[in-house]
Amino acid sequence: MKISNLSAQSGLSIDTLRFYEKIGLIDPPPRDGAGHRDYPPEALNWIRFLSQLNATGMKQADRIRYARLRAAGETTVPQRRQMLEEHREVIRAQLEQLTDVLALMDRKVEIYQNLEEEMTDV
Amino acid sequence: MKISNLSAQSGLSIDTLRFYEKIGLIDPPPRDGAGHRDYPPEALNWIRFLSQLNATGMKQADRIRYARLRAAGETTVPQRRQMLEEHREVIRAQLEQLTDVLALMDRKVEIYQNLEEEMTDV
DNA sequence: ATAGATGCTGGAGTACACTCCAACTCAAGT
DNA sequence: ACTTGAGTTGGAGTGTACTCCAGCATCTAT
Repeated sequence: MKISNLSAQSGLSIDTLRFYEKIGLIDPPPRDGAGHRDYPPEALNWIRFLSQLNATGMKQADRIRYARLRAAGETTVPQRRQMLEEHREVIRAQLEQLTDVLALMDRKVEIYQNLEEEMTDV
Repeated sequence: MKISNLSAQSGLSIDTLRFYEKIGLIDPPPRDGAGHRDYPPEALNWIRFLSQLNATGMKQADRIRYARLRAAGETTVPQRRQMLEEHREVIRAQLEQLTDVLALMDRKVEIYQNLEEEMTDV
């Protein structure tokens, strides 16, 4: 899989893919005859998982740490599990806050709707 | 209310409070005899609301826009309502993604637990 | 009246996560 | 042979949101 294809599939820009490789988030893929990156299909799953960690607020440094543990093999499974458990709690906290703020938005929108009705003499 | 107090109550640093004033997120408060900021109690509510918008991913530029609309008085209620409705959709999308990733974390943690049990011959 | 705490300003610096660029190589089509 | 399009490198630049600092003023307690 070429970098343009992986970019399209993953939603990350080509520059970001090379950047992720540089900082150790993605394994350097094999190269084809022209020296171009030729990603194995599994790369996509990993990149999607990274994007999910990113979207849920895991920091680059922690994702790099996770990637290194993963690259180190199955002896790091306990550490990886711990990272995921910790991140799970972060996500739970975010869910709670988002739920609260969503309810607040609902209340505010309603208040504004009532105000608008008064202003237009409905 | 002095800036150190507001900082403690709001969770924002003193520098951040002054920065928010500089970029137009917070109204410049009156000053006491020494030229120190003396915030009205309502400032805290507004700052907490700003923090909630921030925590749910609203950009600085949009928060500034909202703050300006708010400062412009009740004629801007419709625009403010629209902003909140749009942000509400952003929050809903985030909630969905967080829920998905939380489920993924649960699955992964479980997989790792099973792996660990196998490795330790439980 | 002196020390320490708290606050002030303007401006520089930082952290994070990309994003862009110049200058180049390579393969394929006409 | 030559253009086109995709890919390469190393390094510089960007946007967002703070965060820190020097140098100074003022209040409070001893």
